[in-house]
Amino acid sequence: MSNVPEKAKRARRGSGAVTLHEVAKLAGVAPITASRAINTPNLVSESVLQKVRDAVARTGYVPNRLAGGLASMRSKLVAAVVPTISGAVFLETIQSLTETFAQQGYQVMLGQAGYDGTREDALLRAIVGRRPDGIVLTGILHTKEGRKLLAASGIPVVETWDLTDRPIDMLVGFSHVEIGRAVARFLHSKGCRRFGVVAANDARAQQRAESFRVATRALKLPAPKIVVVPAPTTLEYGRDSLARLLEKDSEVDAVFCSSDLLALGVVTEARVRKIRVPRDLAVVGFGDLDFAAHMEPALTTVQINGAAIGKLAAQFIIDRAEGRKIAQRSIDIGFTIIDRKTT
Amino acid sequence: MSNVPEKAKRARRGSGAVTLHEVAKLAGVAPITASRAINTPNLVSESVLQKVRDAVARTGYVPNRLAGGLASMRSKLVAAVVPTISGAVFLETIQSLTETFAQQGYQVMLGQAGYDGTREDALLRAIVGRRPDGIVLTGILHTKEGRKLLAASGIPVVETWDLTDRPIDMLVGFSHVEIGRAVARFLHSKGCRRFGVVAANDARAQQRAESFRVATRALKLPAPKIVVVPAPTTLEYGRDSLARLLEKDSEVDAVFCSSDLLALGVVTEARVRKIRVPRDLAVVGFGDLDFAAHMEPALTTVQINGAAIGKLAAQFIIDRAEGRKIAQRSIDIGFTIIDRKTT
DNA sequence: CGTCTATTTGGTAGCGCTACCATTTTCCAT
DNA sequence: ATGGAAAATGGTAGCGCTACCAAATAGACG
Repeated sequence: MSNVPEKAKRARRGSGAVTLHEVAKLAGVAPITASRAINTPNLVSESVLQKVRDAVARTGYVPNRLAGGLASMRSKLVAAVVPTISGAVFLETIQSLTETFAQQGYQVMLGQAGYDGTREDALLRAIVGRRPDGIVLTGILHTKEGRKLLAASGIPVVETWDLTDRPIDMLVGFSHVEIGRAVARFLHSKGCRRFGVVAANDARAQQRAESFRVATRALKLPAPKIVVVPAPTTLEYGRDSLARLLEKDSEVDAVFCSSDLLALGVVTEARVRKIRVPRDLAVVGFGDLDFAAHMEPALTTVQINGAAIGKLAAQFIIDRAEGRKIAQRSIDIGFTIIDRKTT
Repeated sequence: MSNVPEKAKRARRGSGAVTLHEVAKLAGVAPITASRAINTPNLVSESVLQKVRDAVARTGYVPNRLAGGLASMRSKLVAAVVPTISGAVFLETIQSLTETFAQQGYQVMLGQAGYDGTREDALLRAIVGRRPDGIVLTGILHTKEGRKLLAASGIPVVETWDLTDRPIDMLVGFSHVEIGRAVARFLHSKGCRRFGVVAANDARAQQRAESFRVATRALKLPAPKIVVVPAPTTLEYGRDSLARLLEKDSEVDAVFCSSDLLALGVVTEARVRKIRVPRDLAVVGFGDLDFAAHMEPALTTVQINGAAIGKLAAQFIIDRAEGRKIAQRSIDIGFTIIDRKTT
């Protein structure tokens, strides 16, 4: 008897997880029909829908989105990049970003680039390799290399928390220069004349500080004393900074801090030193984090609508993914100085 | 002349991105060799390595990890689930988790489940669908449904921030019951007798509060007054809570708060009310966030090594992914009461 | 110089899913 | 009935990569 050598069944790879094929077989339909029942149920008859849903429930099928993404070119994954999540300012943005995306079935992948940018390129490569449907950059200074990578990838990108003339793609931000100027004028209007600045050494905080300095000159005031601290900021840095500021100028009468946490530190240190806030020293923060309004005294600060940034950024990317036209690819959401009790 | 109908080239789908094939062609090697040059360079000759590296650089090739993951069954993606990133306690864990994974080439996908657990199942399905190499659950109460889903998926799971008798898979946590008891004894040893508790309505905070209550009874003290606030906690809730606590018992002499932020609020409110801390009122926080040591007065609190949790959890998953044996699948990292100036 | 082993390279066949097209069925209007 | 459009279903061929095996080449040794 001639023995036709059957092609030996090679050891299957497979993950062992339930696949669409098995669901389809159980439901008695073709795989592609099962796929439709799951992804575009209104293209499928009621009876098939029932059968497939039933089969899904019985098998505990969870679609493999790696495979789906590969086939459809849409991963339903979005990457968000922050310097670090420890810097509480971005949390609100991330939060609303995540929520807005989740509602549309997108998952957010969070990357931390660090403030120094050394990990940035590696992170971006890892992200681009996952072929996300969009990338949200939050308060990031990009290297040339990184910009090129993103531009070449063709993935929709939204930059946030800053304004620039030539965004990579889309933009939701506000002007740090405007803020520096506005705070200087605000403090001047309150009668303060000898300014101090406590700023983290990240690019945007430095931009606000510099603009603040320029504005004081325009107001014919002495140059502000500036103390720079590492990012991310802490309460401790705030306390130290007031000490250092007082060494430079013991009669400083107003301090502009690059974060609310620094401001809390400054206020705390002032209290310990029996410096009355605001009578002897006015303090302005940045971020309007949730504790700002409830500190004692309540903190005057620059409010940024972080949630709005997240929502708009998400909307940009979703619109692009759904193939909708973007009318305006750059949004300035502005800021508000909230005048509380420390000024 | 007979015209053999050539199979019409159907419209290609493709993303337009550079593929491994193109890199291989440019380098003059087979695709699989190019793959090896990139992923396992020590299996490839120096000359081939050079050529492929060159081709990668010239084309700007970024490997498609969806495809790679599908083929290799290893996505190099890890999911982390937190109730919400606004609750600052988990940040340190997430941070160290992300870093540890990043060093090994893994990317972290962050999911927010919310404190109420309604989104939890949907989130878990979205996560499992991406076939991550591991899932880290941080401070999460899982539904039965969710547990089943995770168990069935076969994906390594690490639960953190809590101890349980029957973990889904692996565990890195500490005992909330122990903490409640330890804090009660600690305050007792400081001479405090009339206790108050301010606890967020999340399961673990409630556990600490309950255990605290039980411990006071064992110490023959009056039952503590308990105020419950919504999670995540804020400074504002802390201030309100002290007010509510004083209504219940104007002579309360110690408060155990379920977060440092609440404690800061309590301390702030006490100051406003001219209640001296610690003389009139002792305050204990939880978390030892970075501001705790630098508040005025410095906060006595329960320190949890969040970074260690993240690192160990990551190590668990990496070990599992690399096929190493896990000696011990459950780790209690303990806690420390840091005795500062509020007690 | 041939044999044997180690190293390097290549071919094939999927991973699990969906785009695209083709076919079948349903349901009207005529 | 009957043609024709719409709705529902199916088949095929990849998406871009890697596991697995096979083949070729280089090195080792008597």
